[in-house]
Amino acid sequence: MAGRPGLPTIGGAAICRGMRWTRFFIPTTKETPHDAAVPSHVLMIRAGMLRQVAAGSYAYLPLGYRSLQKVTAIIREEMNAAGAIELHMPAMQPVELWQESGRVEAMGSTLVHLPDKAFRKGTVLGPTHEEVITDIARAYVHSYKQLPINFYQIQTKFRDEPRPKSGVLRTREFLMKDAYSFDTDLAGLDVAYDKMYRAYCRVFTRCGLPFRAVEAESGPIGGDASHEFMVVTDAGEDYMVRSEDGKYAANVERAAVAPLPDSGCAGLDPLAEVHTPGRSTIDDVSRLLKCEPARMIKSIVYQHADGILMALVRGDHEVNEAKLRRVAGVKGLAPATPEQIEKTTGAKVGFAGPVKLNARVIVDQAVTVMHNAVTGANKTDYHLTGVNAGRDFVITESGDIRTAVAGDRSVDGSPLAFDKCIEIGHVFKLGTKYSDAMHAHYLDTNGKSAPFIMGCYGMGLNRIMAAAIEAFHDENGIIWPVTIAPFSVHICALDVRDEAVMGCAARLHDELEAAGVDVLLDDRDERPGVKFKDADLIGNPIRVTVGKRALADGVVEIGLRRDGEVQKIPADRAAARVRELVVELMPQAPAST
RNA sequence: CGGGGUGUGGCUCAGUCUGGCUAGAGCGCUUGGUUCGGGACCAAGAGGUCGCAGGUUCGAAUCCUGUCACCCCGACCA
Repeated sequence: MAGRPGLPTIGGAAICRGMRWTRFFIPTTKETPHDAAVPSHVLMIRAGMLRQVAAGSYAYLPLGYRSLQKVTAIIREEMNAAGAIELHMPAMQPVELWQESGRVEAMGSTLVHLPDKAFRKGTVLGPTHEEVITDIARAYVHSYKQLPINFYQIQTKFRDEPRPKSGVLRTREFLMKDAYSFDTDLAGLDVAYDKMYRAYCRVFTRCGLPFRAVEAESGPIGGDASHEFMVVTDAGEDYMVRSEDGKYAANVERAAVAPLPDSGCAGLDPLAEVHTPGRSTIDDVSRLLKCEPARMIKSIVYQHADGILMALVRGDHEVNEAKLRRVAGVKGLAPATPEQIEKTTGAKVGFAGPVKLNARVIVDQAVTVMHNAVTGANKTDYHLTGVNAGRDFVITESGDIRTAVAGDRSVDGSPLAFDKCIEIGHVFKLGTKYSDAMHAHYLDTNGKSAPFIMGCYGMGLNRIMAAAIEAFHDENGIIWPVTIAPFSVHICALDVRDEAVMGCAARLHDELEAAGVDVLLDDRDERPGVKFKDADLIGNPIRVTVGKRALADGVVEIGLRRDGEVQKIPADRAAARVRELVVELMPQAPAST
C-alpha cells in the first residue's frame, strides 16, 4: 500500500494509491453543519474532508488532504514545465522588509503582527512574499546573465481577514502558489507573463475547472497587464462581466463600457435653484424632487498627490476609482475629506456640483449626454435643476470613469452579462515597484545598474478545490473531476463477509493500485445503502460495486458518479475497464509550450 | 467596524417568552439479537460544568449585567 517501492507516484511525492476504508479515516456525517452556508463548505464537512478549527481556519482531514495534494502536484508539474524554479520562503518575516516596500500601511490590519518579545521584535506572518523574494533576488542575482528567472513556492499565507466566510473560499490562513519573475526589460516580462498565463490555463484545465481568464484591474504598469482566473459560482464574491458574443471578459472593477447614445431632448429648461434642506444624498434628493437618479449628476470630490478633482457620474452609476485614476492621470487617488470638500465647493458635503466650480472636473461619458439634469448647487441645502453641459458648465475632460452596470454594452457593442464568480488565480506585471522600493538591482550588458522588472503570479489551492465542488455537485454530494478526486475509483464491497465478494474486491483493489490508479475499497461491514450514500457524498468519479448477486453471474458493476449509469463487466476485465474510464475522464489540457 | 442571528452530549435540534421533580429527542457511539442492493429494526447502555464570569432568587439552561466564540448582510479585501 503506502509508499510501496516501484509504484507510480504523483508529482514526485508518494501518495497512497490504494486504501481500505476501515484503515483510513473518513468521518462522514448525515447532518448538515448549521454554520455552513455554501455547498463546498457543507459538502467538504459532510464528506469528512474538512474540520473548522476557528473562524477562517481549517484542518484538512486525510480525505480532503488527498485532494489538496492532487491539486498541488498538478501545479508543481505545470510550474516546473513552464521553467519556474521551486523554493520555499518563511511565513515568519521581519517587518523591516515590509517597511522597505512601504506595504505595512497598505496592508493595514490584514497583516498579522506577532506580539513583540524582549528578544525578538517586529515579526509578521507573510500574507504574500514579494518582499522576501525581492530580498533574495537582490542578495544573489547581480548580473543580466542570471536573468530571466522565475521562482515559485507553495506556502501558507496569513491574512487577518475582517470577515472570513464561505468555508475555505475566504480564510485567514490558506495555501497559495506564488511565482515571481525577474527580467531585464518589459519584453522579457511579457514573455514570462505569457508563460505563466498559459501554465495557469493548463493547471485549471487539468483540474477540470470551468474557468475563464478575465482582464483584471491592472498593476502599476497599466494597460492589459493583469488577468484573473475566474470560476462562475454563486458562492463567489467577485463579479465577472462578459460580452454575449464571448469576445470580452473582465472583472467588474475593470470592465470598459461602450459610450451611451445621446437620446436628445425637446428643449433646454432654464437653470433653477431649489431648496433641498438636509437632502445630501442622491436618494434623498431623488425622493424630494421626484426625479429619477438617472436624471441626476453625482459629483464626487477626490484628493490625489497633486491636488483636488471632482468626478461626475450619473446618479445611478458609481465612480470607478481605478478608471478615474487612469483618465485623470493621477496617483494616490482617495475620497476627499469633508474639509477639503467644503473648501472646494463652498458647501457642506452633499451639495457639490460642477456649475461655477473652480476645480478640475472629470466627466463620465454618460453625463455628457444628459440634459436638464439635477445636481448640487455648491451651496449648502440647495440643488440645481435644468443643468446642461455646455451652457451651465464646460466639459474639458471626459471618459469612461464609472463601473459597468446591467444594460451596458461592451466597447464592441455586444450586451454585457454579469456573473458572480470566485477568483482562483491572478497574474500581473509588477514592473519595478518592489525592485525600486527595495533597491534590488543587477548590472546590465553595459555595466549599468538597473532594477529588476518583476511579475507575480498567484493561485489559491484551497479555492481551486472549493471551486471544483461549487462547480460539480448535486443533492447527493460532490462530483469530483478525476484529476483532483481523493480517489479515482471507489469500490463498494457489499457483502464483506462473503469470501468471493471480498476476494474479488480485494483483487480489483490490488490490481488497480499496482497499475497506479488511486482506489478506495469500502470494506466496512455496513448495509449497502450506507455505502452508496457515502460513495455519492465523497464523489469519487468511478464506482465499482462488487456484490454477491452480480458476482454470481461473474460480473461487477461499474458506473460514473456524474451520470449514475452502470455497466456490468466481467470481474476479470474490471480493472482494465476502470483504467480505460480513468483515461476517458482525464481533462485534456492545451498543449504545453 | 456597523446591522442581524446563534451558543444545550461527537452532530442536528427542542426546552428559554411564562424560573420549579433527576435537562430531553433524533442521528452517531458501545453491547446483544434479528437483518442485509440506496442512510434497517428491537433491547440494553455510555456520554452534557446548558459558551464563560458575575448578579437576582429559597431555587437559574430559563431573568439581569458583562464577556467570549461562531454564522449571515454590509464596510474592507496587495
